[in-house]
Amino acid sequence: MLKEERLAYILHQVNLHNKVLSSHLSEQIQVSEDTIRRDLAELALEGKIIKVHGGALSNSFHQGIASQDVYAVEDKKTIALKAVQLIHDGMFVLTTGGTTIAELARVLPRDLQATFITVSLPAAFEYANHPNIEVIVIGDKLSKGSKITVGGEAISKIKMIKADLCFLGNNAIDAEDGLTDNDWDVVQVKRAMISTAKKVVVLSISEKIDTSEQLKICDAEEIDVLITELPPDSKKLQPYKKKGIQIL
Amino acid sequence: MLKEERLAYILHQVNLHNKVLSSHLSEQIQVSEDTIRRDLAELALEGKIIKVHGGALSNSFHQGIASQDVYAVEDKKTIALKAVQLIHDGMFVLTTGGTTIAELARVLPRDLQATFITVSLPAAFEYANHPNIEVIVIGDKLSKGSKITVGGEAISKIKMIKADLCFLGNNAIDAEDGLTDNDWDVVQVKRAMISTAKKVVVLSISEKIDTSEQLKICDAEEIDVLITELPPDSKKLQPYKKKGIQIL
DNA sequence: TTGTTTTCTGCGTTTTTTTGCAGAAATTCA
DNA sequence: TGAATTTCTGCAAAAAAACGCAGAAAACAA
Repeated sequence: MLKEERLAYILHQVNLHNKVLSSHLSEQIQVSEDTIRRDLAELALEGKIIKVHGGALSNSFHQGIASQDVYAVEDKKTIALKAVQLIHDGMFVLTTGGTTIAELARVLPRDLQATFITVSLPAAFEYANHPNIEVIVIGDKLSKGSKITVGGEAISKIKMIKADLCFLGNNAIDAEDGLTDNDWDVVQVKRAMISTAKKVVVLSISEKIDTSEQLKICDAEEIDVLITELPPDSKKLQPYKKKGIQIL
Repeated sequence: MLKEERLAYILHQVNLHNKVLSSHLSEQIQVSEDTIRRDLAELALEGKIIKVHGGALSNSFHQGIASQDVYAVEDKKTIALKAVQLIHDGMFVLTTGGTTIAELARVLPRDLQATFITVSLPAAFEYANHPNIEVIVIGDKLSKGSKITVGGEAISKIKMIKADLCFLGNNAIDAEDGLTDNDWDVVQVKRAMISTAKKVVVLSISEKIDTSEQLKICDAEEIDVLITELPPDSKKLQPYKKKGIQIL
């Protein structure tokens, strides 16, 4: 059995049973416990499982305890303030989830009258704090990690909406590889949003610029606006400007 | 049982019952009291519980939550614990929102495998903490006060589901007037849920027994089970028993 | 292909963690 | 006060993890 096979099998077992014992896996896969331990350590490093003495637990086990510190809040606020300028009264706005989007929700002007449509429960909460904003939640199966709804039902609902704007958060973006992500369901949702929105806006902290993930969402050309915390004339952003993307 | 599992179990027990005895836990988990003590000490060090002679107490006990109505929370926990008994593996469960429902979500056993369908965003969050529970969010316009989705889209989605159970929280209930509420949209959603569920369960603190609101949801006869914090043979509940409602 | 480099895996040894136990000390309660 | 219960302390055994190493396997380059 190849290493990658083994890793996939272990991850599957963890997600299936919420816990695994090193000793048990070692017997099942017929490799030494040392190897299992190294595998578990690797998966834990990638954040896919939680390694504990004697085995490992599923991530969802103590999710509540997971560090909630929002990374790079200041940068995200900078991004959010730029993004807000694109939203005008009467617009229909589609948004994904993620902390950057949550930040956007917080800095919306109080007198803005618009309709926000989202698959993200945390974002919906934030939008609900604004008296003049109408919030539409897209329903479907709830993805526990990201707290967004995913699935065919959600996608067909999204496609029925003609949105003026679409804000995509939490991305890996690269001029050549385009927009990418690492969660199958999330990719489907984002694709649906892009296909139905008049203007696609990507919010990304500079750290994620020029990075790629496994799953492709769309080409760089399909993005209309890219917002980072960097100044628009920053050198790092020029490849994207060349692709015809507006930089804010 | 892994140590981390044990810690999670203990923490769950503490939050559930607000107190635990070392001796009791030792017997339940089948480890020595010494081990329990060390576990409790560890959890206390992390600030998750309060260690006392003979066992431990919940954090929320000592942290002086004067603003919150601790009394009602206790009642709601009592109700939730009764309600949990109705849920079995493989069931499809519809729920509304409200604090009693949220409490129900918190006391669900970790190994329960069921599908919860809800219009309530806070409830969805709580369900999402349970690894074995599938959460379906019903989408539509978000009602800002109650953080539940309402509207025709939501209602037609609800009606497409054949649920085994339906839990209704936050009610005014009266033997003659039946179940009533004061929010038009919420009433529509509850009606839809009642019409599609095999068994309708009303969760209500005794304070709301024998009270009525302006808008009627359904007659008392349509309710299958009524759960309050009172003992089932309480005098206050007899009129409902006469209507054919099972009292828990 | 062949040779080189890198990665992977298992094994023996050492170190750490976990757990239960016994006896002393502390706490509780009547 | 005094008896029962609980906690603390050190200790020992068992289990798991970490470490270094060497051979095997895989990837890479010429």
